Amino acid sequence: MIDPTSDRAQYRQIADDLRAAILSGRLTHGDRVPSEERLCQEHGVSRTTVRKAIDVLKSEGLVEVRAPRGTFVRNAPPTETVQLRRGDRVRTRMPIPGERQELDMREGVPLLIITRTDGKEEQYPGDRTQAQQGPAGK
Amino acid sequence: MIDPTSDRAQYRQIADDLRAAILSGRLTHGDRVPSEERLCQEHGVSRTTVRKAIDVLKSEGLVEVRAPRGTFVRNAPPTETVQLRRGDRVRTRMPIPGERQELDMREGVPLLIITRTDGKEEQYPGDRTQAQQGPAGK
DNA sequence: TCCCATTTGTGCGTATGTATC
DNA sequence: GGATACATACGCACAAATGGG
Repeated sequence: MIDPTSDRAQYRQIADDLRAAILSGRLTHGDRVPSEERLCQEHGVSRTTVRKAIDVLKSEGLVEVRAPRGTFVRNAPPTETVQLRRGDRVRTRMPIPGERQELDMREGVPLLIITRTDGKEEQYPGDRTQAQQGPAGK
Repeated sequence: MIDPTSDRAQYRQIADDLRAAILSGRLTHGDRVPSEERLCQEHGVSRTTVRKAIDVLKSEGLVEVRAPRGTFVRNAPPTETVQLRRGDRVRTRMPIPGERQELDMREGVPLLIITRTDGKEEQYPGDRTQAQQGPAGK
């Protein structure tokens, strides 16, 4: 139950609840989050408040909203591995909309950026990709 | 000027404008973005709409809101470099609020996560940190 | 094809709180 | 204390897409 008198904003409390459900495994990858209308009733708040809570989870990459189907849990580790070579640099930042579309990324997913020693840059979706310096040996 | 009849939502158009100003260098790191009230007047929209636009830029890590001082441009490359060793893996994801606070990160900034070959994980703020496999030679 | 219910997207207005200057 | 500016939260309305009958 959320507490309207708490210092913590109601939408943050709702986000906390849902996040805990996801991280604990009570809600898993692909599960549907209750509809906004449903969450309004459950928590006794306005739709504005519920939507802010969902926004929080979106920006954390924990849910994907597929309008008007619903909101679904997104929680899976990277599956692809990109090889690093000596001197390559790796950094991260959020994509701008153009980059998001280009790489078919959802909201709340950061870019993994590799700068090769020749200066060329490669960008990967952070939810599907990890980088690794060739496993000992090579 | 934004177009209310466009397919692109007004708040997205406003976000596009501000983003373009930032990426072009017309607004640079530390600059103050016009106040919400000001943006309402400039674009002839409600505060709700302006705030959604700012939310977009926040989630892209392009601005930092310091209430109630104003909204400021945040646009600087990583300054710290963490050394990678053979076999280390690098990935990224958005932090949850606890992690954000722990590492003193702003909204819209992803985590840079390094998994060492012994399984230990290290987390760094993505806006200040890059990883590099020892520059050729080592 | 069409209608309808559901669900999310966008946008308006309003009100109040709180921190900064 | 007052002015400014962002934060939170309410309500309402309509649009658009989806899925089912």
